[in-house]
Amino acid sequence: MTTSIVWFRRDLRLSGNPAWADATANAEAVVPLFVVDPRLWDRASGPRRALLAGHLRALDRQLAERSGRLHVLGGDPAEIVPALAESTGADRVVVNGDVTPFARNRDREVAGGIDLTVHHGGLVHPPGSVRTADGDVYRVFTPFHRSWAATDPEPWPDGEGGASIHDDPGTGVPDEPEPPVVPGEEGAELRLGRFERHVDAYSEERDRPDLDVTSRLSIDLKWGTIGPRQVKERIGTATPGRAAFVRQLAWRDFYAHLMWDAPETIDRPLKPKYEAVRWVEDPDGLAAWREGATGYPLVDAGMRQLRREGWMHNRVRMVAASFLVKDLLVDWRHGERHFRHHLLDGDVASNVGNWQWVAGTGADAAPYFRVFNPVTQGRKFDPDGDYIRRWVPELADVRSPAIHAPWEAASEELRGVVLGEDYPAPIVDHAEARERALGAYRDALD
DNA sequence: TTTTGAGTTGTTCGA
DNA sequence: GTCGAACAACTCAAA
Repeated sequence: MTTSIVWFRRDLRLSGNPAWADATANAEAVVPLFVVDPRLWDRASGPRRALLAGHLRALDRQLAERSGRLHVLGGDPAEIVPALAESTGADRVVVNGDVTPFARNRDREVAGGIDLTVHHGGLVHPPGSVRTADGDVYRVFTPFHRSWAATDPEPWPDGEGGASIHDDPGTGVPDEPEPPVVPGEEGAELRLGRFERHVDAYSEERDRPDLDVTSRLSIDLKWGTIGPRQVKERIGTATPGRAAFVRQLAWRDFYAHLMWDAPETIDRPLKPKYEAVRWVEDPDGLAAWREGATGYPLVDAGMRQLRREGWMHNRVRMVAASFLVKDLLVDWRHGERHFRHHLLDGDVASNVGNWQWVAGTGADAAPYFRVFNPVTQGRKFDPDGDYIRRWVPELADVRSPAIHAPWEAASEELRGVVLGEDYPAPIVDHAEARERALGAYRDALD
């Protein structure tokens, strides 16, 4: 009897999962496995753990409907996976790969002990497959996107074969509080269904954090409770809103391709000349940023939403990231780490790529002189101040536009809010901070 | 082979 | 109030 292990990592679904399809079609028996790796688990935020545990329980329930169970084992995969293969008589392990240096090292170690097949169900196109005419990795998004959209998806195993599924509950799913969002494929379907009501207006509304009309599918794509090909198929490109949304999926692939080709960019600027930027050591500024106490309401609203919800609207991510890097001149790696830790959708390749974009150090980066003005951004994209009001209740009675720059407001507009007591005074002057940042970047490039 | 045009997300300044 | 220019430098593809 042939037996395969399907080792789930961040592909916590059965449908549209090439590793699952491959194993169930080509072996007589399948052992579904998740390894709780302390190197990841011990560092994860509470909400991230709760979400992962919820996903695992959901996956286990799906497997139970097929008369099997998810084996959940804690420890080092390089020991656990070959040992489980030995004890179950499995001769093959099937997975979906990931592009981070950590994941690639881990998989290399495991592959030393057993036959490992790697699919790429977490991306539309496998990493490294979309290349320029010269065979180079794309460093500009638009040509990447053109090529990405024109490439036929590589065929991969689909559906579910008839293999029997091992029934051994192992050590069980870690006991965690209720997950912060509805977990599992069911949760992904719920979010996709909800988003389908907004997708046609996506081009017009996507930048409005006050409207809450984005998909939040980044969380599902991170954990693989839905795959990007499934999302792409469902949404299609029939309207400008749909095309704009599918284009966002290409960004995930773009940054994954980049990390695959240049893994060192996980903590090094893609453009080496930016190594010379002299970042500022500013523990107080960094702490104020993390806590949402910078005195800039849009930044603070976003940073508080991140801590409370494990999520932040994309427009606000850019503004908050720009504030740390440009206004405080703090090294982007500090911000990247904080986001990655708290975001339920925290994906290394996308997070690093986007932080490098903001910092101007990355591929197709924002020019360094493009500095977001947190007040202008607030007035433009949160016109009534509703988003700020939701997350910064101290300012709940302040009307727009005063709410976007309370330090400029007349005292009667502040409705009794005392700056520096009820809500922080701005920790930097944006105009001065902007000049300082431009100077620091110019110095680095000289 | 060389040249040329275009390229996610912005702001400020001066006319 | 609106508009265009300036703010760099490089990648990619088409001509």
